[in-house]
Amino acid sequence: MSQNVYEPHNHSACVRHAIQEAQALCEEKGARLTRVRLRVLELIWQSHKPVGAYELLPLLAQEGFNSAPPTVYRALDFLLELGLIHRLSTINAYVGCNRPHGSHPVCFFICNCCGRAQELENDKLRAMTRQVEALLGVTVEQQMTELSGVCPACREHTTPETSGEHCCHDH
Amino acid sequence: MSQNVYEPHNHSACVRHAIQEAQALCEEKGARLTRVRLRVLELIWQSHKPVGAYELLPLLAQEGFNSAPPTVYRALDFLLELGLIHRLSTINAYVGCNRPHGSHPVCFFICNCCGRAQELENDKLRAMTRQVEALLGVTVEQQMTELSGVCPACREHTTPETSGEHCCHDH
DNA sequence: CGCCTTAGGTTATAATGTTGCAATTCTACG
DNA sequence: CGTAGAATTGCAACATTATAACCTAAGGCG
Repeated sequence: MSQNVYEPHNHSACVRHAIQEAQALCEEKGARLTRVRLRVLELIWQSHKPVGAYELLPLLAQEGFNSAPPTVYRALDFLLELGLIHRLSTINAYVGCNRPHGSHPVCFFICNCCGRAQELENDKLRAMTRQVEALLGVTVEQQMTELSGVCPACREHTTPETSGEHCCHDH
Repeated sequence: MSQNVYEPHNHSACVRHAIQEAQALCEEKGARLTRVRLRVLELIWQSHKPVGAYELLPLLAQEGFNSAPPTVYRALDFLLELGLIHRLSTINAYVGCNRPHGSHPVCFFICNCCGRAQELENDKLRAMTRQVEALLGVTVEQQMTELSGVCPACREHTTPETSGEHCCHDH
């Protein structure tokens, strides 16, 4: 884990780092990080809260980009393919990847309260994959684990009287 | 793992067992396993290949049931709530649960070729959850792991010349 | 029965994701 | 340069998945 999104941190450094990594990766792979693609990546990185494809449309429109679904989905597909973002299928939303180097088993914790998602590197996950492969005789090509619950920040801010309400951070 | 869906097995015994378990569970919880709900459960259990909500509509219609989306989704919600089925969010499909006793961490392997899904009990999964909770200080409430790749049956039936094609089992 | 709760019928609509094709832009190569 | 081919984008329509709202029917229970 390179950082903990539930703790205060210098978020603009997060974004800057992500963009630099993306540019380097594209350079390396000869992929074109066009204006729309870059902007979509930036928008996704604006917070650690995964963002839906249709939330991006009006944001792009504001900036004069074409704003029909295919535009966004094509950008998302490009970024997914390079591993610059991940898709969280339990919530149909997209979030930046903080270690975009090749395909890797993906594990996220998603806070049901603030919505922020933390990507995790987990050795148990790899062990599990190997165990499944051995047990079933299968070949695993893709894998995604999505945990959800309450993050420390939300548990702290959720006093008994506000229990059940949303505490809407958006960092 | 109570069985391996990729190996030949007595599938009608699978179904019979699932239905009996469902009836017992509903009895125990005072839940009403109505005709639509029972039929949806049976249809889902007809194969180990997860089925989409909209695939169920025409099947129900054939049998004289009302066949509008809410009918199916209400039945699915009921079955999900009792843990009689699981939703595989990476493929938007529903599949029977072979151990419907309370909420449990869910882990599936889905074959990209034949589509059949195998539910797995995995101790590494529980270890991972505990590790994540300790590492982030979070409380995990739900979790889903979806692996995908090629099952042994499909690898075997996929000779070099048919490579890349589908091998469409539907057991 | 008569009341209440739960389940189901019906219509419409929301949310998410694709297809197909034309127009444009970029890149490589002569 | 300049042009051919590939990649990207614009655009319109459509497909798939899921939910809302409101009403009717059925079952449980005094």
